[in-house]
Amino acid sequence: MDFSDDFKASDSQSATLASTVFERLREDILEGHFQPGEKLRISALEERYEVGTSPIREALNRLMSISLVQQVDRRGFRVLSMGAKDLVELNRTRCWVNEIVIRESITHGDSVWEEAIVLAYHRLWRCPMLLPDGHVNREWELMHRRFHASLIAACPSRWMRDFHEVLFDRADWARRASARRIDQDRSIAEHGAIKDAVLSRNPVLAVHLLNEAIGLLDPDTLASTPLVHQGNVPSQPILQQE
Amino acid sequence: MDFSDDFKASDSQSATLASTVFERLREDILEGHFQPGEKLRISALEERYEVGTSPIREALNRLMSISLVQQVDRRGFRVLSMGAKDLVELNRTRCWVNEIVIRESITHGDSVWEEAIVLAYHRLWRCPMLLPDGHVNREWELMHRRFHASLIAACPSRWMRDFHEVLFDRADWARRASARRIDQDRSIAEHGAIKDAVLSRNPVLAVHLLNEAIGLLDPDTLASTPLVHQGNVPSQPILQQE
DNA sequence: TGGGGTAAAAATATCGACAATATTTTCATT
DNA sequence: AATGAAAATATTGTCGATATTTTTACCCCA
Repeated sequence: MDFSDDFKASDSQSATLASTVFERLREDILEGHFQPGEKLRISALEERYEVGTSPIREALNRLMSISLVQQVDRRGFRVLSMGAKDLVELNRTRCWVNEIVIRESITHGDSVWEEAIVLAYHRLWRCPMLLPDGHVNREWELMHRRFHASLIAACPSRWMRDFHEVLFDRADWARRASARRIDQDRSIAEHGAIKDAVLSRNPVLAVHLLNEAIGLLDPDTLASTPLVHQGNVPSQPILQQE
Repeated sequence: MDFSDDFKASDSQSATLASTVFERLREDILEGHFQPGEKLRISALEERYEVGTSPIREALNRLMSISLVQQVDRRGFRVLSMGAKDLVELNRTRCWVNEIVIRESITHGDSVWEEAIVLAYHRLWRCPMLLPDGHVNREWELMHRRFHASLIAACPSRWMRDFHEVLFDRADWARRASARRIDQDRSIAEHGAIKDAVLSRNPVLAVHLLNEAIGLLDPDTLASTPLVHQGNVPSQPILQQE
């Protein structure tokens, strides 16, 4: 699963019902239509998406791949819940993955990659974060996703890119669930700084800014969760110390 | 998905057919009964596992979670194939994940964790790697899995532990597919050294030994794939350099 | 009032059949 | 003989019904 699957759903020709439901259900969960921990009754979903049991079950099984739903045998499916501790672990994990994936991307990125970042940033910058009615702009969230995807697109490890995507989506969902709002101007500034750091091939600064955006450096969590690798990773990691 | 699910399958009471087929199919793929890239025909699987369409499809969908099978809409399921490039990426990824997960585990591990490692190592050490008939001992592979799981058990990030497990299984599968055999004595020595490094809380040595075991340091691959983070990660990763 | 067990209701898991779609084979044409 | 269209075959994807299990509701009795 990579970011390009934003388009898969629109291929109404070749897409199966299961794939369509998978996409819609994922959107709905990420959008907050279902509460964390909420039970997902098959019959209710059949009605909502107007398909039979098979596509629903198939979609639910696939959603387990990206850890959005949980299943217990003979006890059905639930939206994954998330406590405060889970959130801390998620953030710490994101920091590690970010670090690796950004470093790799910066190392391997070529000029095509750079241009894609510039473009993705422009689109994000141009897009208003809030709609006139005060709701979060769905389009902005897509552009946000795409921008972050563009940053790490040059990381050669598909494993890591996919993992990063799953974590990103999950964190976005958690933020939305907590109804935390972001300041538009500050967001633009932050993303611009990240873009510049990456384009100037400064992994240290880029990672720092990303982690800051993640919220790990917020005063509350900072005390309990030390920075990634801080003081632990030597320059020559193999057999030089101790 | 964590390592404890070795037991799930035996709960014949509460286990569904889908879960049972999932376990068996996973075993069969990892064991090499199906070739990489091989097409998995639903009807053939129905016959093999003596169940209907639904549990088979459900199991296949779940296997996508752990990247063992691939699906294309209306074109069915295939066992994931793996080229040489994929293998290199897998190994590099494993190194990164190992580093994080081992460091975390060593940092957070208590005496219960230590004792579990000692026990797991003893069981691995006691178990013959090859059966009298020359085939690889299924039991040994389980103990091997368990030993490596015990090393990282104290890593508090479930995300990372699960990811590590997926990568571990995949690498094991690749090794088996390439029909590469391991020398028993050398294996014992290597695992003993890893155990000692972890128990003496020496992350640098432990990571080095693990990466060596992964094969990243083999002469062939070493040339093309630099060591993890080598020279890239400063001791103070945030804002100190550049 | 409250606890335990039983029956009814609801929900999940599975099956077998059918429809939609890919793949292969056949066959005519150049 | 090679190419391409069209029928034949095989396979996937979906549905509606059924069996099995869990959950809920209820009643009886202490």
